[in-house]
Amino acid sequence: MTLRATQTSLNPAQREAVEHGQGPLLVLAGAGSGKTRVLTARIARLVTEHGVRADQILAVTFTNKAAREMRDRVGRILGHDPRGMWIGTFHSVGARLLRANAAAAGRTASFTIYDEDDTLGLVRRLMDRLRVSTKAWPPRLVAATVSGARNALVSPAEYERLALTPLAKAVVPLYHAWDAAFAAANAVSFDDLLWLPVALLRQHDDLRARLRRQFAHILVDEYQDTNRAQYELIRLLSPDTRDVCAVGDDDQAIYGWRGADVRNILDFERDFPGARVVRLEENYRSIPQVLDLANVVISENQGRLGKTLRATRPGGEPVALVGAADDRDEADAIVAEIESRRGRGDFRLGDIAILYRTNAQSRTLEEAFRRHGMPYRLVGAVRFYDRREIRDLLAWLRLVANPNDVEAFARAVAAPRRGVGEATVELLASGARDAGLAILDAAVDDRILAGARPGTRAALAEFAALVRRLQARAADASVDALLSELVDASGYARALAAEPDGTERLENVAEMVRGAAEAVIDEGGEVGLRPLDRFLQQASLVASADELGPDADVVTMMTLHTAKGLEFPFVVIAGLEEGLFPLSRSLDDPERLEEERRLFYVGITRAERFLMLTWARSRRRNGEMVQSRLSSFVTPGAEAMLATRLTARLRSTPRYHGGYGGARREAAWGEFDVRDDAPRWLPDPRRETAVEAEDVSQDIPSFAVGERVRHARFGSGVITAASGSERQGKVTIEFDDEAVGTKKLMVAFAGLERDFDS
DNA sequence: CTACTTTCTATTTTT
DNA sequence: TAGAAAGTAG
Repeated sequence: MTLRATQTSLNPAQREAVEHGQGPLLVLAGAGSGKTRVLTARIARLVTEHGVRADQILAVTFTNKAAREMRDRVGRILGHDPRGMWIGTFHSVGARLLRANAAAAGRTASFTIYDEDDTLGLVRRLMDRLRVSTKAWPPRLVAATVSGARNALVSPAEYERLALTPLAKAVVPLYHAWDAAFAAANAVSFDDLLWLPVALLRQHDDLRARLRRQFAHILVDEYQDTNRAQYELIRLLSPDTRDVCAVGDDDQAIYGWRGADVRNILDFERDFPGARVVRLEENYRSIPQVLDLANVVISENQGRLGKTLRATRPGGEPVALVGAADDRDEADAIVAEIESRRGRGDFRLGDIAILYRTNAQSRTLEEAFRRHGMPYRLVGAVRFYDRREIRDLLAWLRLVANPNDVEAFARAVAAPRRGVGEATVELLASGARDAGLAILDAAVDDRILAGARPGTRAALAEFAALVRRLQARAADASVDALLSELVDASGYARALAAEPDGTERLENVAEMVRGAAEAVIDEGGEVGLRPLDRFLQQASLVASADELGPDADVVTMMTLHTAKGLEFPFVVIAGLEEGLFPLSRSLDDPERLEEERRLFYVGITRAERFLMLTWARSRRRNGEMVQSRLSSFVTPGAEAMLATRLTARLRSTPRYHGGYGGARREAAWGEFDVRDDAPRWLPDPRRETAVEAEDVSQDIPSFAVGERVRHARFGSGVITAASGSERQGKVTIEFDDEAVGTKKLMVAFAGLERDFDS
């Protein structure tokens, strides 16, 4: 990071924010305007000039990385570690509140945190038990629906009242059974780390009053990305003095799809009357060429608080826009650019980041980097904790910590395989539920095991005995010792070693043991917890951005979302194609399109000295070549600011001899009207499939809205909507069978027939 | 019950 | 295309 003038002095707006006395304060901080500096300076000032105790300060962020950075910087200003200060993510703060008040939430302090997969497993079991068809309603969809309700603070009872769609109606009984199922497993979902503390604070006046008194000063980072539950948590905790400092940027709100509500920041002044609003518009990060583009791009959005970034850096190079023939060509062009600039000594590899909309794009880039022998690191694609072997061992540890954890049991008992499968787990889970036992106890309960085969019983007995033994060790042993023992005693290491790529996996296991040894040292300020509980919590709440270690000198690749809050001297944003960025699914919804545009804005403003945008004329997507046009985000106004060029391969494509502009002027194609009053969305990018030459279109009938069709599995129904081109079209069908409901299908694959009978 | 094969379907972002 | 789910054989 470069040393800036702001490191030594504050500009007037920053000073105003830092020195603002008690009472609500909203800091609208444009990208690169020094908001972290303001936050940390304000915290330090509370301590040094107002004599505030560390534990009276609560500072909330979204990522562990941001929290860590805040803690470090506050510590640096104070000259010592801010011990006792509550600096953490929303979820870790929620977890901490919940652990301290677990009994009130029907849990023990050792409750486990279910990730998406675990939650999905629980949903499947619940659907199975309540006879809700997983065919008609994919568990993923059900889980996402409940998650949405939780984040919006909608209770099961309220949800039932609001349930109108067939999906919502199917979800109602599941949502009603939700909390009991989680409580029985002594587990909480991710969303519940916010929902349950909110519920506790609402119900228990004494607890709320106590915490309000304790947290005399609250600071919230990235306020624009808070959802209802997070907002409510802050509101419930805010002290009577209303000393809440929210920092955010409505132009960088990019988590609406996860329930974040920009209105939280837009309405701050209403929620906290008398709030002072400070705007930080001076940008210390980027050259004017980059900021000009950012301003032009974001000005397309409606409904902003309105802010213009002002450059403080001297001018540099114009932003580059490179058109390529296909994704491989694009990757090669990026590598070539990096090579030439590094050769000139402009940048080190560690200065460079490549950002993209979807994780899938990283593959082509990786291949190109490997081909050219250029080192890189991927952030967030496959998280360490997502690896199979790591998840297996975490399941073991979780079961040791929490014998009620059904999902952990199911996973651990099958790692390594010991002849206990899904059917047996199901037997134990329901038996445990009926008898009010922990699933680990059910595994050795004669009544529950009545129907099980002797071999299964023996395997279960051995398994349960081992877990119990580890449980006894967990009271005093360190997590790494516990891990080593279980890897050995369970036979997991032996089983892994026998696998094809076992060596690498064993290496990961070793790394996990090392990590556990270090994690134990790292105390998060929580008292009364076993090292094991602390380790598990830490492992459950890591996010991809957290993996960003100190810079090795390699190129960094990540999604635009994970890049939020970061900065790099040289940034490449790849895949600027209509349908990819913005993603085609946001094209027919103005709000989502604006969110995509904000994401672009976030990406642009990551760049310090050089920004390069790239797009590819055709790209492999999900196994087929897709033809694309330049993204509509590059408006003519924006384009005028760019230094545009084409790769040699694109130039040599006959169709594009007309030069760069040819790409834009290409006719819109593939549009087909569903019906006359249908909204006119932008045309989908045309797809060229390998079979195109053989004119497959004859075999794919086209359908119109209102037509009746028949599907082999789902039966008959009516088409209620259609989209996309003929060959790649999708239709929404409302099936007659209530249990099937409404589905969106690809015409080409669905094998639909016209239904003449009815 | 597991391991293998076939089929399907989803292709966005993640605390 | 790939990854998961469902189906099948042993």
